[in-house]
Amino acid sequence: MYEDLLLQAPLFAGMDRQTLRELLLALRPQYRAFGQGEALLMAGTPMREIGVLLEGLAEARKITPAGREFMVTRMAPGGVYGDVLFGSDTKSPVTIQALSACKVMLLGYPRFFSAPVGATGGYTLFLQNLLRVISEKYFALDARVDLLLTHGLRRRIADWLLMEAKRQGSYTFSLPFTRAEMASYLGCERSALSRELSRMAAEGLIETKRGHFRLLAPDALQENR
Amino acid sequence: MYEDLLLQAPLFAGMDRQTLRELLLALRPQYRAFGQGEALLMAGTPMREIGVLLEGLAEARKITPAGREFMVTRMAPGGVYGDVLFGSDTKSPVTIQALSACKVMLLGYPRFFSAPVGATGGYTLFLQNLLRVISEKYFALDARVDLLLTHGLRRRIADWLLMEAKRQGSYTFSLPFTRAEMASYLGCERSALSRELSRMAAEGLIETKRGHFRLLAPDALQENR
DNA sequence: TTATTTCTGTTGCTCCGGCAACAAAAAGAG
DNA sequence: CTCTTTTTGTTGCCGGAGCAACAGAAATAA
Repeated sequence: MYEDLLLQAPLFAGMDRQTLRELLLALRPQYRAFGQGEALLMAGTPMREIGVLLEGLAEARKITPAGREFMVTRMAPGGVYGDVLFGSDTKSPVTIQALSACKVMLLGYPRFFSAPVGATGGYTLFLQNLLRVISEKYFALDARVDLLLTHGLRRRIADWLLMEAKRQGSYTFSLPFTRAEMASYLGCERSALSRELSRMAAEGLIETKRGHFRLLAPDALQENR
Repeated sequence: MYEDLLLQAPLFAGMDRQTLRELLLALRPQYRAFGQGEALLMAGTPMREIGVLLEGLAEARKITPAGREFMVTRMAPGGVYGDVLFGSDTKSPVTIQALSACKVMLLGYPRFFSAPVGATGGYTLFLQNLLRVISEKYFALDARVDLLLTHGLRRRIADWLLMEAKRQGSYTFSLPFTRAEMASYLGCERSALSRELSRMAAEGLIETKRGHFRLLAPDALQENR
């Protein structure tokens, strides 16, 4: 079960059904269910396996040493967690909480590195995919650092909007976040974000309503840097 | 050659000499030399291999879309680069430049995932180490994001100093960076950093001279949050 | 529907920190 | 050694953005 989902998931991308089956046989996954609000992974816990979300929505949240709590990522079925963690003995800096009832597949750490004899093809692809997944998370963080280093709220917001437009392949796009969440991602004050977005709208650079954005003058936004 | 160095390097940690030899035989590394100032890796280039620095010092630099250039990491022999990159088809966001004449070992991408038959023990350990190296880079970035999200220059600096003290295991420590580089890491103005450090020194919280720091009242620094 | 809660926009006050400019100190070159 | 370059500390100015408070809009619950 869940084969169709997994074949689409980044960890198993590029596999055919037969390969996936063999691989899963070799990896011997465990399955677990979590009720709404339960923690798939608690901050401060080490992780000895990789989790793949099969059903439900989950959210990674982080509490800074200063005590502020904010959201890191949201995960839909197919999403992977614990991947960065499991290689090191680091404890998780985030708590992952089920926004709705969740089912997950856990791939135990020890089996990862002992190349299973029967499933070498899928195993190779799996490792490649794993590396790719981790890389993507790394570059996502890296892009965020770039944003945070960008001085001037105007430019920061502009860069961010342009990035999102590029990522979604359209100057009209939506984001599943509240203003407060956007602000915390951008490292600014919610009111400041609203203020600046309003200004940009007033100048005819963008249109925005809640999570919906339309970039009217992308070139002008570029210039602002 | 370089066996002693490699046995200490994070990628080959935990191996015995014999295992390392077998592994290297299987991975068929290439060796290259770079003169001072040459680029080991140009920004915008994809990477199809992992590089291990054998001799010399190198520095990773990044140019933000806004045009500002700043340092990302410095590497000593044993350091690894291209590791995050090689899994994805992403192009490098950084340029790595030889600060002095360098020699590197390049481990070609294709050989990574075809588990060599003769060297399975070392191969397993190698993959684990690779994951660990990547994880560490990820968490380093993550910690930096935390810093950048910390509002109030005072707290940001305090957190940073405490992190460094912890990392180096002493309240007296040194950093091989100029004030300008520290400032760009912290995402603030050099003058602002100097100003704040001066204040903290005046209040008896720290002593500092150039790259040397001594935290006199770590608990007070903690409180400042 | 109505009631309640969350989300969003707005605005004034205040001040932190960016910017610029300069002098002293240290490092490096010749 | 002297001369030059880089690094550092310092200080004044002022603008951007944090903070707080409130009202209207939208979503959710009952």
